[in-house]
Amino acid sequence: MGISKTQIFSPSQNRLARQFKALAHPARIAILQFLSRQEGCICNDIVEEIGLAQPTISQHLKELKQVGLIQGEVEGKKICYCINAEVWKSLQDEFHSFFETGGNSCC
Amino acid sequence: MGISKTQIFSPSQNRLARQFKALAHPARIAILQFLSRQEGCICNDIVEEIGLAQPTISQHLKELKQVGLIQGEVEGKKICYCINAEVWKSLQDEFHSFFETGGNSCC
DNA sequence: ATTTATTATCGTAATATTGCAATATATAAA
DNA sequence: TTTATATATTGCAATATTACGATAATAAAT
Repeated sequence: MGISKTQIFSPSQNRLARQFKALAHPARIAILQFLSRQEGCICNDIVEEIGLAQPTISQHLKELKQVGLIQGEVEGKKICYCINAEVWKSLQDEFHSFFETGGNSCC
Repeated sequence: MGISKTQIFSPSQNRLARQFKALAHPARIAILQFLSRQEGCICNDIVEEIGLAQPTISQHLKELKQVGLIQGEVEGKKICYCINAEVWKSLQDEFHSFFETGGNSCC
């Protein structure tokens, strides 16, 4: 992102930005939509569905994990990635309140 | 962002990601919140409120303009930046439907 | 124990973002 | 017309992101 002067913003502003950033890539949108459709959750299914190299997908999964939107469960040598419904809901709530609170303007 | 293979994703996925990205920086969150509070809309007010250099703010305003979230109206030698309520609402709707449609998972 | 399959990590190239100083542009005021 | 003020643009340094090949790590199967 280049350096970002996080210290001059409120924790809430930084948190919101971080959450939006987690969704700011089409691959991560696609991954979440795929998991939501429940057509598969195994890492390899995701790799095949999205069409990016396995290490790239692994990196995107890591970013989604870092904001808590998904979690991985080991199933033998495979890993099932699942959406964390509570985090999903809490993002939805935070985004909703951001949009509800704002949007007014002068002209 | 580094190169992004936009061509392998759907227009809707790319659009969603682009919209999320517009909000993926605390300065842009702060700008939108400031405009929403209607304490000021003049570019210089924003610069003073946020506490980043004028060229930096100008750049962030440009990004918000590019997704249509704000628009600038010339007032003499000043410029009043206003939130575009329709675009605001349409983002809200798109995000809402993204979260409503998704969030299910296997485990 | 070796092989195979699955996922993660490392290293790196290409590109994008962030931030600012310097400068250009534009408009109003003197 | 000159000056002052407000905003945009340019150029650049520092850092982050995206993508992938190579490789490591893990666990099942042989």
